[in-house]
Amino acid sequence: MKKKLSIVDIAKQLEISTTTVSFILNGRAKEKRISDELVERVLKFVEEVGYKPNVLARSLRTGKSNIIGLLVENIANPFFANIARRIEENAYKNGYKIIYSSTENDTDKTREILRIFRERHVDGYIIAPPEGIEEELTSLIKSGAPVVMFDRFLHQVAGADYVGIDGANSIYNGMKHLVDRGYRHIAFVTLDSLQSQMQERLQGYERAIGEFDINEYIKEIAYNQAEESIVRHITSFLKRKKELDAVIFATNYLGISGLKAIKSLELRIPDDLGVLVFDDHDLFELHSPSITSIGQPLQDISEKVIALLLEKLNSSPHIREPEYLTLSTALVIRDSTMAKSGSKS
Amino acid sequence: MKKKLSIVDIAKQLEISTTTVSFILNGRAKEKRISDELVERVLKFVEEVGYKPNVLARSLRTGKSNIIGLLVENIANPFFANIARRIEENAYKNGYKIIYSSTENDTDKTREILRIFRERHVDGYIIAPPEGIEEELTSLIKSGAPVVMFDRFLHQVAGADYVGIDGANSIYNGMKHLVDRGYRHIAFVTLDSLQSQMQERLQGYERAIGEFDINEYIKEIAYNQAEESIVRHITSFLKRKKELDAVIFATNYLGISGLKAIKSLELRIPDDLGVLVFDDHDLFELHSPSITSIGQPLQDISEKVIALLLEKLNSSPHIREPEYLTLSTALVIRDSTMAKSGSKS
DNA sequence: GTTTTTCGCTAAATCGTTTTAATGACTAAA
DNA sequence: TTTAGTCATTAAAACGATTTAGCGAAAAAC
Repeated sequence: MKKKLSIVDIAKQLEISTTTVSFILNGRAKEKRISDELVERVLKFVEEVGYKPNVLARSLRTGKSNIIGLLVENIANPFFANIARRIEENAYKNGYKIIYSSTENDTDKTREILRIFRERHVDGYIIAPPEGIEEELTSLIKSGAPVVMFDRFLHQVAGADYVGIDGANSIYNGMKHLVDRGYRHIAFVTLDSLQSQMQERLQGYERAIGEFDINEYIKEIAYNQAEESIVRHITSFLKRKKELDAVIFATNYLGISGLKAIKSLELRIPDDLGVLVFDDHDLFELHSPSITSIGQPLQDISEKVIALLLEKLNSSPHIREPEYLTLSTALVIRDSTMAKSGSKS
Repeated sequence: MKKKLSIVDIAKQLEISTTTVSFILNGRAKEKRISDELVERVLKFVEEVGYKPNVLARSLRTGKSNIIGLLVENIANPFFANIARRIEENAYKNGYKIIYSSTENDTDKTREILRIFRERHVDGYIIAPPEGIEEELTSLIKSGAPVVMFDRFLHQVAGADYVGIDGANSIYNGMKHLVDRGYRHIAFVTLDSLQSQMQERLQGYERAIGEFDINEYIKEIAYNQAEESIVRHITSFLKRKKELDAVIFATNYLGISGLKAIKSLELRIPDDLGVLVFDDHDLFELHSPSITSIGQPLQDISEKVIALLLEKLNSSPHIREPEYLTLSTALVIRDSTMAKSGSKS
């Protein structure tokens, strides 16, 4: 077993000081005017014996870990899994590793995770923050940590960048689409959550309700229930509101639960009920009939998020104004909203 | 900004040595017969000032990082995302954090990730290994690292635990189900992969073919293609083999691509074609008709994996025989295999 | 010919822990 | 009274890097 060599070993073998080796390995040879001849000798030797610096020792000394903490709501949700995958890939290319956790929108759990991440000297944070975590994030930022929020925004947190989508307009456009198709009694099934992205989507719905002068039907589902329970709630809601002719679901999993509810009620889509879901999913494309949905720009979100974070990481002391990016979504029109008027679009 | 206190600060304030503090904090007070009075004084003070040891320094000294490296094929695949989520939750409860990467079944990428994980002094490895990584894993294990493989097995790797499911019998049972339903021309759509789990599933198919004395139709799809390309291949295969009356897809995403192909060909399920997919998915439950699938015991797999790893982590020097766990799956019978014989099961 | 600069490199401190080996004081056995 | 053994604690050496401050020799400036 080859016992890992240290920088001391290297220095000893070459009969020079560890300082010199360190300078050379960190590309500070020019700056420290170390002779080209020596630089080459060291590099060659290091290459030969396959020496790799001990990351822990380095981190201890420098205070940098090259690890990014990623907090998503739930890694098993395809939206977050996709984002995570792309972020990871990108971070990796830039020499950063990702350490992640699912918050489950639970403030206490999130607090705890942040504590642990901080303890591990994570260099930067990417977070889809639950409500109630404002204070911790603010203190994190004050202590100098780069923070990028995505998917939802916390107004009270100053100094964090944000990347999100335009939920209000997305839903508004969805509503417009439904109204154009002749739907009039459109329900909005959402979470009983004050998170900014959910509020925005709700606003989009309400603006449309007002503008098109139609009735409002809102069903708020409590978060963190078992799926069957969500299905039951939606089922009972749909059963109660017989006049409905369309439903918008505000998240992908509400949409999935909603489809289960609709199936159990044996309602026909789109004849009995038009369906539109926020956030796309393989399932919606394949469903019979296929489900109209609002697709988020996953790749774009991921790229922006990691770019913003890297920017901050590479220019630590100089604090720039935080950036708030709002990307737009794409309405993917499918068969589930084809009922009332023209049967072909 | 409160500058983090160190153990030295604690010791100074209490006018005792850092050694004593360290012993007390690590629960070695009894063993080192430190007086109860002092223990209490230290614990109280530490609590009061909210001192947390520096994880990096500790890791540097002890060589343990309390980080587990998780390598999955693709975190955006719901199977792996679900496993990852459960493993993370469990690891977390035991004081371990997860650092993950997607291998994309690419040997080079995996090698690189392993290098980086090793560099970071990851304490243990959980991996769904691609082919060709045997050597690296073996050397990892030789160097004393605990390794647990899951989902697929590498025979040449000695000393790693393994948790998987019984793919051969699962597929065999699926075939039996199809044959019982009256299907005779059953195709098997799989990957052109030598990975053990894919080979097992194939064996299950072939055993059934032999036993039931029916024709064999195998379509192997190359990994790492764009989805549309997979869909095209399956489409052309189905078009070519007009005599087929059922298909088994060997993975969830092959199943999804397959359903897209079937849709584009306007084949009716289950009348024109029975469908069965290995690995369950929300989509299969909701699809019209719903798709019969082979469900893996996600929770059980995750629990076993993390339990085995923790066991190894907590008993480092004494090497036990590796454990190979094979869990069984559940055939979830749905409408996509209801065609030929009895219409109600 | 002295002083100052530049050059090329290094000694030693530091990051914050854990752990080995030892210490002085006291007690019990011989 | 010496010896040996507990007791309660600690000094100091690791772990493996980075970084500050500095040193002696040669070259340049005066």
